[in-house]
Amino acid sequence: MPEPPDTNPSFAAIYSALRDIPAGTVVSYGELARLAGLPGRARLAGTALREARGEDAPTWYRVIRADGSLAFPPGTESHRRQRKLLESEGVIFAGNRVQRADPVSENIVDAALWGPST
DNA sequence: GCCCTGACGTGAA
DNA sequence: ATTCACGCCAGGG
Repeated sequence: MPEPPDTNPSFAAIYSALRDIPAGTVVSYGELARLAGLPGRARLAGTALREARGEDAPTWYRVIRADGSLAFPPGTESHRRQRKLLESEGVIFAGNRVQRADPVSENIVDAALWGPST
């Protein structure tokens, strides 16, 4: 019997942190890793989501790159799927990037938050 | 065990 | 805004 990926404590921590991300909120891989108690291990967060089963990371789509772009290349099926899921939760896109809440900008919705805490 | 790849991030050129 | 070089470390061959 092969063991599931979440037998690794690090992976489990990442999945757990991911479940704490509220709907309509996006975090970067680095943020997710930091929330999981693994600062500097952004890449590990990516690996965890890559290896994740649907049950481990039901909200995988709320994780994006630090620069606001999606990990999947634009035009791919995965990219479109993730974008659609995010937009259905109120996340605003500007081109291929997630638009952050901007104080000086116009009527931007407050649904596009990044890090839950500071 | 060695080597390369990679759902990443940051700083410099 | 874009490209490059590094640092990081788990997986797969």
